[in-house]
Amino acid sequence: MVATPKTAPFAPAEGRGEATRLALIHAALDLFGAKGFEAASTRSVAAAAGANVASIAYHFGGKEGLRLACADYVIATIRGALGPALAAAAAPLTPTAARDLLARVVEAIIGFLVVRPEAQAIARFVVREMFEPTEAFERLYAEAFAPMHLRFCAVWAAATGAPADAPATKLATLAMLGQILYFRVGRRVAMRRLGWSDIGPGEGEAIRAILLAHLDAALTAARREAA
Amino acid sequence: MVATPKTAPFAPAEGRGEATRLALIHAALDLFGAKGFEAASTRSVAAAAGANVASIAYHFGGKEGLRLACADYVIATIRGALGPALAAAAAPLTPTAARDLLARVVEAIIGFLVVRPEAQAIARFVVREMFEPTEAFERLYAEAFAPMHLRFCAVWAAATGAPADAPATKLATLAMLGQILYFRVGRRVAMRRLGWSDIGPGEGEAIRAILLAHLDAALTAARREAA
DNA sequence: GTCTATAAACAGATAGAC
DNA sequence: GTCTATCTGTTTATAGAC
Repeated sequence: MVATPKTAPFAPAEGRGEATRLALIHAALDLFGAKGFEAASTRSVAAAAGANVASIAYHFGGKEGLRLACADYVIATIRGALGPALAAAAAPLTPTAARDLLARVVEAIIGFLVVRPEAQAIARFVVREMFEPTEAFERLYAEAFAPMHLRFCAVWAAATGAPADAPATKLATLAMLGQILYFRVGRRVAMRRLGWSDIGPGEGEAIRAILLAHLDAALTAARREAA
Repeated sequence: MVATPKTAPFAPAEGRGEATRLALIHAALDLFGAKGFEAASTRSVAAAAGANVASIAYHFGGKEGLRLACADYVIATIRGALGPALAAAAAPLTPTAARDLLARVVEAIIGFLVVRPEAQAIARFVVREMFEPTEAFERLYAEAFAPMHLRFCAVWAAATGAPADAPATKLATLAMLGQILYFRVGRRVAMRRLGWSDIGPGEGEAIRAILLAHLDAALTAARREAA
């Protein structure tokens, strides 16, 4: 008979170890984002995950390995949230269909990044990695930001008639993304100025309405420019 | 005869002490922004400023005092850079004059925040304070962000005919600011996607052109909405 | 796989010489 | 006003019991 006496009795094949691993990543994403990578101690991460300090060295080789695991988790999450909406970008599009698709992509980004509370930890982690670039940022750029923005530009080009790799196209799309991102990164200022205590579905709808109007206005301007 | 034997012979009345104080603030703004407040050691700040570790306790009472001094410095810098352009917002404006003034304010923000290299340290410090809000953020909001945005909204209202304190006005102006801020906060991604190695006057001009076009497009949309 | 105990380095604050 | 030296607590990493 083959038994597994060294693992807990109720743990499935990849059960307890994997659960600890995930709990550590979630806790790390939250604490690295909130306090900064170096300021968040491995002890506080382990405590928040309900695990032991030594488990970080065991699962990730050390604190730096945990940071990379967080980056991979972020990449997978972003792809999961935005991949479906951007998948349609591969096929050729009519200007009208491209415009509709852009609106759906913007809505998907707002729905994920601005409204969902879990996105806070991700956004803070990403911004911090941008300020102090490490290998984690390289992965984020190569596997998430660059391919996503490339496809966003392709759809923008189909909607406006401008070339997808023209500087003006890249700048316009980045500016559009900046409008959305602000409501996550600068959320504290925005909420105070608006008298909001939280950004729920209702507030998300108000943001969505403004940003879709701005998208439409920017597209019209870009279309006129490209003609 | 009154001599000052305890100070260096070449130091003017408020000379050396004040110079050390300023050097510490500059170094702290840079290091707090780059590595995070808690990750940047007082030793590294003192070394970067060419001063001694103990000088931080002497001038600011401790590390936390240095953080507040940084916040005050940032407030003064922002007011110095944007105050002149926003001063004209106090007087009543025709729609056309308001539109011109908004363009000038946007240009002033780009000129300061996006193009000037010193703005990097300020932006990183501010974003970090937003993530982990402390007394420093309270000061930044109350003395810089809130009054500046209030005036920006007033000009926006004059340009579009919408009420200055309407949620739509606040959201539209915040989104517009987000577009600009992205080219500082997300600069690393933007530069790579554009193949830029730096954002100098030429690149600043390209950003300016896109953002002014988006401002114009958003204003037209808001004007139509308010009518 | 999880835990305790410990090692070696480093943090911020401060006392006191100059 | 600046500096050296030191105190006290905390950090990450790791060795080894279970």
